[in-house]
Amino acid sequence: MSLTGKEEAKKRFMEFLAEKNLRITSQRQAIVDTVFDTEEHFTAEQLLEWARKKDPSVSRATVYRTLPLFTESGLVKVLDFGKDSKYYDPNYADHPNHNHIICQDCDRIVEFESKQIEEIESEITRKLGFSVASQKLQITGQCTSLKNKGECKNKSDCSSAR
Amino acid sequence: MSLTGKEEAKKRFMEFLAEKNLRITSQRQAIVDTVFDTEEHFTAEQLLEWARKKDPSVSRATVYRTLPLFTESGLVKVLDFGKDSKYYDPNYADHPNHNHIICQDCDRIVEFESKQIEEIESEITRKLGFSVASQKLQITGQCTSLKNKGECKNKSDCSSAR
DNA sequence: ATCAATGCAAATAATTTGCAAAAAG
DNA sequence: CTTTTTGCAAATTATTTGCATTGAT
Repeated sequence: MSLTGKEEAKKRFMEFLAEKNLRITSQRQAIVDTVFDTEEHFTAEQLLEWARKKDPSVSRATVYRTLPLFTESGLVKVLDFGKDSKYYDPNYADHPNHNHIICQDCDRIVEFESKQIEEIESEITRKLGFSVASQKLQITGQCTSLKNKGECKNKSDCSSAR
Repeated sequence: MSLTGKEEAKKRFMEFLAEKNLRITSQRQAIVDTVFDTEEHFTAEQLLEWARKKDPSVSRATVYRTLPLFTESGLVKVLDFGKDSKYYDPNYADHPNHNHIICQDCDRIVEFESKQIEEIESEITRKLGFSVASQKLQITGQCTSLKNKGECKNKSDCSSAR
């Protein structure tokens, strides 16, 4: 019996907490469950709202104190789409090197992977005297529908595909 | 007689202002000169400080109101290194698709370009139904000196190479 | 003259923090 | 018991904005 990606992520994060001798409080559990039960990108505020549905005692401070743990574990990464607040992406357990394309107009986000890019990256990085710890590639583009019709048919469609 | 990259950038930005019917005030001129006289990455606060050396009447508000013009022109891009404030990179006139490697430990930043990555990017992007408007690739890594000696010899060396 | 652009200082909003109380181990 | 973690509310800090004035065209 193998775990799904999300169960695996949850397990790995719990191990991460254990290694650092951090306690499993009910609030942390609710936050962890929330983070890995979704595949959506979220803001701190959204995470607070969602986690409170599982455990109303979760506070904003705890959410903000927990987020750095996720990023430190490498299971969640921060994305900067130039919006006011940061976005968090919980899909890195399954796809540790995935990238993003963002539509300039409708903000639709598509995730993709490329072994080829990964290889070139590590070659260049090595030549420059570094080794890769992590990478983040973000392409801003236009939907072809926008190019053709001048308007983006996906307006307000924020689904994330792979 | 051809312009240097920085002179070219300045010229292009002035044209950008003209196209938008924006006025060339002395403050804007000081800010533009400051931005394109450096190759360093800078924060809004640094830009304010530097621009004030050329024209002490430059205010923080004007700096913040001018920065979006630079990014809109495509001649400057915002970088997110996970620090408190945003960093701005004025080197895009010469190298419109350059990328960054950041050392995890000493924060040294190296810029690099790769035609090969650019090509793969546009191919993937096209297959996904988009066209590339811009891209941002950021690799976090470790200096080999860090890997070997456990310490980064470049500590506090923030030079930017290409 | 006209209207955009400015400086100032106040407002905003995301994130962080001090502290006393609560809960994990 | 001891130490970590919590919620609360106040603090912080980068960035934005309203407004009366200045300056470019």
